[in-house]
Amino acid sequence: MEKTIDKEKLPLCSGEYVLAVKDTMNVISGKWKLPIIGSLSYGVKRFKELEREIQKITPRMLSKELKELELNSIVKRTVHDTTPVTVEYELTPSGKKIKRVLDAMVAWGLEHRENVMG
Amino acid sequence: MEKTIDKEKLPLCSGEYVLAVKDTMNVISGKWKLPIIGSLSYGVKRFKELEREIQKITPRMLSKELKELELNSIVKRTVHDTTPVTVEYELTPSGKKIKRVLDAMVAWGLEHRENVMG
DNA sequence: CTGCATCCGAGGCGATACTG
DNA sequence: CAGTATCGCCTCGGATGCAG
Repeated sequence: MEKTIDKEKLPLCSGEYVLAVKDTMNVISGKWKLPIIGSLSYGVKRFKELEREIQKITPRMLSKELKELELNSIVKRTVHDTTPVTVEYELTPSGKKIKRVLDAMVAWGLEHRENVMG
Repeated sequence: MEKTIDKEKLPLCSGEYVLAVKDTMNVISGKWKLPIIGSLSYGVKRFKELEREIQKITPRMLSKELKELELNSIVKRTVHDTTPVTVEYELTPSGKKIKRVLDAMVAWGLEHRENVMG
């Protein structure tokens, strides 16, 4: 929690709310977080599967983003002691619930596009 | 609409939804968009008022962000022909409705924090 | 007051090659 | 398979100064 985003107060309302928004932004901002969450929303995936499904992502970025998502308790990583090792990634309960935020974003985005474009 | 965010497909679902999410992300991402929207959610404001209320923002960034928000039909800019000129900014109807997205973010953020911290 | 022009550093992200 | 290491670009955002 709290990484690049600073701690200045947004003049929105009470500090708790501002923190909550920042937490959420932290989880969904960046180029690859949402694609990864989206892919994992379909079920457990291995590293290579994610790399294949999320077009154009490099192992470096996939690794980095998964690590951050794990730190923030959005993704759970499981190592299976096979040969060679296999690693599975899945959304935590919290990770799954973020879909509600995405739904709100879709709803607003569609409505806004209609308002603007006519 | 559509600026720095590229047009790759997220493997979330249909293309419309993905576009809608990108539109929304475009409006709320960056360091100052949310603070500005938050401040304007309390009513019409002038440039200098915004600069005072949003701590640490520079005129350069305020100007830049307001311009983008205006381009995306989130903010309406009104010039009053006084001396010296005064300029007022306010949220468009669409801009006001984005509060629903923020609400979803607050709800998830609080719940997530509770889950994680215990 | 309301901005725009310029310069600059930090960090996000991509490309490529390599390891256990 | 599941990552790591290194390099380098490029955009975001801060600082400062100037203009209408």
